[in-house]
Amino acid sequence: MGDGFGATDVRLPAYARLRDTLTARIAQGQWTPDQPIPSEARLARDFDVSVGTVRKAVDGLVGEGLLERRQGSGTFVRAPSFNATLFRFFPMRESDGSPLSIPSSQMLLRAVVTAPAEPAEALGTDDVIKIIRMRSLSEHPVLFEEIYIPTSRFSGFETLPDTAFGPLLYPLYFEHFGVLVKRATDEVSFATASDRIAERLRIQPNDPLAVIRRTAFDIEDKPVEWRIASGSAHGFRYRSEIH
Amino acid sequence: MGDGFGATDVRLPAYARLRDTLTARIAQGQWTPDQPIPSEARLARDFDVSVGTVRKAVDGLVGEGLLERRQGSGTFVRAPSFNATLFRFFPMRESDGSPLSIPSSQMLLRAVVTAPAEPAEALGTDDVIKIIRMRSLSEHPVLFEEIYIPTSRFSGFETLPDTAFGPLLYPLYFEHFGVLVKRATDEVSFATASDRIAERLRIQPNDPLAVIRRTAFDIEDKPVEWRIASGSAHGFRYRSEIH
DNA sequence: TAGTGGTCTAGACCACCAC
DNA sequence: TGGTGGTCTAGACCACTAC
Repeated sequence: MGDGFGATDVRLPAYARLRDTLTARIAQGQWTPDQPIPSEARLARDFDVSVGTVRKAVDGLVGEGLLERRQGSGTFVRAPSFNATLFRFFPMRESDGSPLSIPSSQMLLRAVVTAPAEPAEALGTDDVIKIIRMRSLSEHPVLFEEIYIPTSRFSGFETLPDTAFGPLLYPLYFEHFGVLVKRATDEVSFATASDRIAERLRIQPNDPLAVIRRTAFDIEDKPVEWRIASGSAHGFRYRSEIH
Repeated sequence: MGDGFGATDVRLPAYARLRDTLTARIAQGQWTPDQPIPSEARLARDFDVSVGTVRKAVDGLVGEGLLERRQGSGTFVRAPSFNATLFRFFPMRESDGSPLSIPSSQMLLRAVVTAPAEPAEALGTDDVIKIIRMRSLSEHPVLFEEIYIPTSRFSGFETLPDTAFGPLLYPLYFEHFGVLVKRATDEVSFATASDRIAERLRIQPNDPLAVIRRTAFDIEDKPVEWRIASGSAHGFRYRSEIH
């Protein structure tokens, strides 16, 4: 104790402990994206390490996308950048080439339930909140989503006022529950539409369906959300980068 | 000139120039994965920079996956790690749970052609070699592939002896043409099988088809391959990581 | 034990940005 | 102009690996 790092593993190198400490502060919302975090020289003094060590810690967080350097201005917390990832699934323009309007979300259900097998396994608990959403582009329904989040991390989610919800959930997870989604794994597969989903998507039963299962993880790599999204296979397209 | 860096932009920082020089040597196959590259201290002497600068250059290449550090042993060129990425598309086990045998490839065509619109646009040229392959698991055909590579990078590919080909193309690209695939973008969509493809895949015409379009890039981020792969949508599953 | 990468320091000067 | 990050140096000591 008394080393300024807080509850980090003393066996770790100084830069790793500082990185974890900074991560915790970012996750707690201690710094906001519009203000620079303390300068490297300041952090070096505060934590009693050299500037080089601060740089190495900050480098790691910049690499993870949590921080952003602006030469001459300072280092800033990056606003969660998951904004554009959900509608990667579908064409961004109409068939006539005109750009689509902004996607919208309609929440159909929020309830505390016992999770089915798949989300329970992914999340490591069956004590969850279930969310059902319809997502639309230009008034046209394109995605039907079932989302499961652990009550342990999202206590009170089901009673949030409707006005708290925008089109995206991840910013809300962060602002209301301090849960920062850092990475996710997607699995794309093929199925045919059930009567219930066909009706929601305004397609025919047994029409071809694209299905995306996603597990999302927080900055500590703990699973915080499992979702399954279905949309018509026609016009569906999923982009991904391989390194 | 005379600074030991070769033809790198003198306006770049020293670590970036060193990184580019090392990249070129790796791409030329000057170092092999079984031998360590020169030590950091040695590189610092050779290029007349400090060890810290060498570390920053090497850090970048380790981050890109081109190099690998082994404490106490040295820093090594990483063997291209695309080996496992191609058959991510399909289940790795039979429906009874038993693991599948090793995937195999059958080359059906190699020819110099004028590229169709899609590959021509992706590659920036219509002067290409076309390859058609069938890929199978346990004697069962699962993927039909059309591949286009620019003749400018793969001169003589169409006349390579059949014995030069293993199940994977990327190692061959590297060994015979010095082309190292570093990243790729995939696009997954769904379609229905044409008569020709249905016959190859032993499914019915108009059966649902999963289609993956891939553009692969080398270490200098130039497109070096475009391919379109089709397989039955049933049992198809595509995994991807989002960061 | 010698050599390697891993960590860390305490400076230096430069380029950029806001005031 | 002052403060920020960007680059770079020349060391130090430690942990690990191979011989």
